[in-house]
Amino acid sequence: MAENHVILTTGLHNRYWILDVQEVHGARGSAEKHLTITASKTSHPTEICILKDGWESTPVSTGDVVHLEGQCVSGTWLIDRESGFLVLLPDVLISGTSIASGIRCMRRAVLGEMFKRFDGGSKQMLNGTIVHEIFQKAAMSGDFSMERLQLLANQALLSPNYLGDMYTLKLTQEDMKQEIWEYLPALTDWARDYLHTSPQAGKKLLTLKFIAVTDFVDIEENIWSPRFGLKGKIDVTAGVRIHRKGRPPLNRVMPLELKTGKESNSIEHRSQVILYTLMSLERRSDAEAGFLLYLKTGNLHPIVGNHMDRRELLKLRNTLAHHIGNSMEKEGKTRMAPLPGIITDRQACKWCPQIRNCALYDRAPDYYSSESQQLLVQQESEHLTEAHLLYFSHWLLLCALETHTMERKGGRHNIWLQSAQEREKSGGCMGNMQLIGPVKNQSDGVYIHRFERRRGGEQGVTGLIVGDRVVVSDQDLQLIGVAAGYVTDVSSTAVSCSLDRDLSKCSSDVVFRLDQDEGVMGLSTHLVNLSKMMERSPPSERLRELIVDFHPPQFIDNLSSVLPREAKDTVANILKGLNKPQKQAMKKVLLSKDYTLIVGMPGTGKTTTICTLVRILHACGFSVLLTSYTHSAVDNILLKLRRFKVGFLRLGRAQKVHPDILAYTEEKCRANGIHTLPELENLYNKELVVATTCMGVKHPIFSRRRFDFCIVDEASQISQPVCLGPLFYAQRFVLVGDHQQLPPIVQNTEARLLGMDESLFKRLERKSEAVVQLNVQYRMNSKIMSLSNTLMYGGRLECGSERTASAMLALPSQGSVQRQLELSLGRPEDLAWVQAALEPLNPVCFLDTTQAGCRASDIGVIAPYRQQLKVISGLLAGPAFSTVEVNTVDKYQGRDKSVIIVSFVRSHPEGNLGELLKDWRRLNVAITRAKHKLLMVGSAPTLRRYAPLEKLLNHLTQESMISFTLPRLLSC
DNA sequence: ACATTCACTAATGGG
Repeated sequence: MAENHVILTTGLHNRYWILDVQEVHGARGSAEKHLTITASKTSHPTEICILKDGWESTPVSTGDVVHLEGQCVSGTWLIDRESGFLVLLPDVLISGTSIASGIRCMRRAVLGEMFKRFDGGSKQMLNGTIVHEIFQKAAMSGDFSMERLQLLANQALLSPNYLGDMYTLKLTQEDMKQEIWEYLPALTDWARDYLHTSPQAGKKLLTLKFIAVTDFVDIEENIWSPRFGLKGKIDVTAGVRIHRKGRPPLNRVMPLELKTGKESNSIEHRSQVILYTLMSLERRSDAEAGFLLYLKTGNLHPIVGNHMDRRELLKLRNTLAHHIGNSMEKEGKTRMAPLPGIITDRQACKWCPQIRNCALYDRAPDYYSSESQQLLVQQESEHLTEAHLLYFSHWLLLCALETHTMERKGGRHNIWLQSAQEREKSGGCMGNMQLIGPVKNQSDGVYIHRFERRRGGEQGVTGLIVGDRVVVSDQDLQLIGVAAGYVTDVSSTAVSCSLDRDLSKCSSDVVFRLDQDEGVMGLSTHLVNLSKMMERSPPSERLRELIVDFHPPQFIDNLSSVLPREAKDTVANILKGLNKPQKQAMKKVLLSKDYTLIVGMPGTGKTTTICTLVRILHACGFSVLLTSYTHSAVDNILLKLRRFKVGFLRLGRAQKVHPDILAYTEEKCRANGIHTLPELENLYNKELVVATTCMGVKHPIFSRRRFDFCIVDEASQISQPVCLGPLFYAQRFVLVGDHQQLPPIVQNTEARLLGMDESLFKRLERKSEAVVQLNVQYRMNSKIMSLSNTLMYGGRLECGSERTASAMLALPSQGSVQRQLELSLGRPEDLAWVQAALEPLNPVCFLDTTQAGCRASDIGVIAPYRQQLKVISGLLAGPAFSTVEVNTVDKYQGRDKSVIIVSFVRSHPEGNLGELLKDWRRLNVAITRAKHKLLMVGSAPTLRRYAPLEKLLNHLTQESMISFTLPRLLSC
């Protein structure tokens, strides 16, 4: 029986489940594979699929999902030399370039899918990208005149993206201009020879046919093909007229692939075109052929892909899909599956961008070694010890496990495997949409569209919110992934979004669906960081010593050598506002040669401390890279920092940045006039302080700039490989966090058990000499603080002042409420929150405090589960409670309120225990958010089954903080 | 047994 997440179907987009694989010998001893397959979850009825003539080598096994092309005659599919295709794991879409790279080295292609490299490329690559753009823009306007091309080239040379690339490659705009200029004549020549709308014109090709391009159907057409398991962007989709001797001319729509490099006409280039003809089948009838256009010479090569070419390329794709889709194997203990072997072609390895990963994989303990003696590959890992390799392989496995779970939950395949209606139920989709009104061309390649729900059909709420990345498709699977972009406005019946292409050409009766794009990034940043850590370079070597080998962090003895004389007074002044542990933290950081860990217990002023630290470092003339995992955490610090005279540059998408910080973003600064490379360099070097998220380290600035210090806030919540990202670019680092609060979220249970939720902060905490604790807090009164002290901090947490310790909730009209309650309830012992006790979800308990004079905005409601929050929010729908914030524990981390009401939800003394409440750290966060009053609601017998809550309840009982003998409600 | 943030991407060419 197929597992739940597997979706099976028949028809054009069929999906079969492999029940059995038999290797048999057919006629004349030739090998065959006979598959027993089914398109039904119940495994009935079954069909047979015979693989022969080379197809039998497809790495297919029981439990795989396949797509079949061809014919099924009385329950039997035949995939042989002449007909039929088998597409293994068809929902793993593989790009045309990936498959082409697999022709020479399959191992490289597999590694390329795992480790997206970011090395900034080369001058030739940048040139290629820019010349492509010039061609494409000229095509869109139908104008290939020299003036037009020069104008487009000049525009491109000023474009922000390319300027960033030039910065990385240390090129000048003049260098680039020269490079590009050389291509322009070939472009005009090509257009003169081939681009004709008149019936007679065209150019004779080697094949003795006249060819003319009559129109440009699409540019950068994006195709996701779940039929063939392919994806790709087609440079140019052209309407072509082929003149034939003695016969009427033939009109076809064909892919045109542009190349700016050598006119190699290589198998890789030709394969790319053949794959594009296959993908095009998702959109239109078979083109059968396409073109390679070499822009260096202007020569056009027709590429015809026959069944054999397509067959061989799809077999290559299947092998690739097999390795990507089965990255791990499980025999008792899970480990990484073997990769394709190492090739013997030294020349190919010499230039391979994956050679380090190739070598790491080969030597990783517990992985399969290729047993190849390839010297070039061996050299790549010589500098690493067993411990380093173990660290790498361990984390690679953890990431693979987690990726597996993430993909199973919400991959892009839901767009074509689930109907819009089904998808809407789980959120993140809006179907039954119609394109309304004109499409506005907002800027270069950004088009504003408005979609409205069609009459009839499902209405209701949408899972989309402003800022979400979305993919646009049609509901009939003709235009899967036709455009992508961001939601700019949303209501229950309409969505506006900025898309990467203009859809106004689509027929007006197309029914669209918008799917939230969870992204295919997976954990690629994690893997790239892990790989970089193994690099043969000084910064990587140093991080390996500190993080993998646990070399003791070093400190200097005396502040005087780091503090510049002229900064002393300023620093002393800044220090004045701090308490003792905070001052110690500052000193420790200044004395550190490697790293410092600042443990910020709840309410101890982490943000203030970081802000002060930055001010001090800035005053000393040190450069600082300020990061955290989330945009909001980064901006929190910046909002404080901007009040002092500390300048900074904020990197990151403006859409995600706090409005008050926008003025400091690169985007804003650039809009104020940056057109030349020197101007950009100046922007990048101007400020001592640069702030971004940990994931933002792909930015060009990091290809060249280095920092004296890197500060990572929320470090205890950041996954280890992500946290590594910014550390490569700084001399020393400071991690700020509290491992007694929430750890990084890991979905895969096995990965979590193997330690994936250990942050770098937690790992390094064992080096106690690097740790400084902020234990003086200004948030909770002493009673509330005592809970957490008992539970997690062993009494180390202290109140910062008598005012904090004794602060109580002020309720101006408490007396009158009390009297009312006495009248209505009669029994004096049932006062105040009795109603709430009987019905935990009843909002009356909030009503009490509101009427008693507490502002709604001072009240926060916390529950561990989203569903619970929806219920509570629903009950609090009235205007009086609109400012009561209802949120999850996770979302409340780092924040506080005067009154906090925690709902523990669960009430089932024998039911299954959820994972969430078992976490000590999540409970610790929940009970340390309140300043003056903490109300907890839950069923004690149920909760006692969770170890952390049992300890909490014991403490509460001891301190007489429980209000009922058969308690439903706990209070302090 | 359900908690969440980040992310523009597939292709750019060189032996």
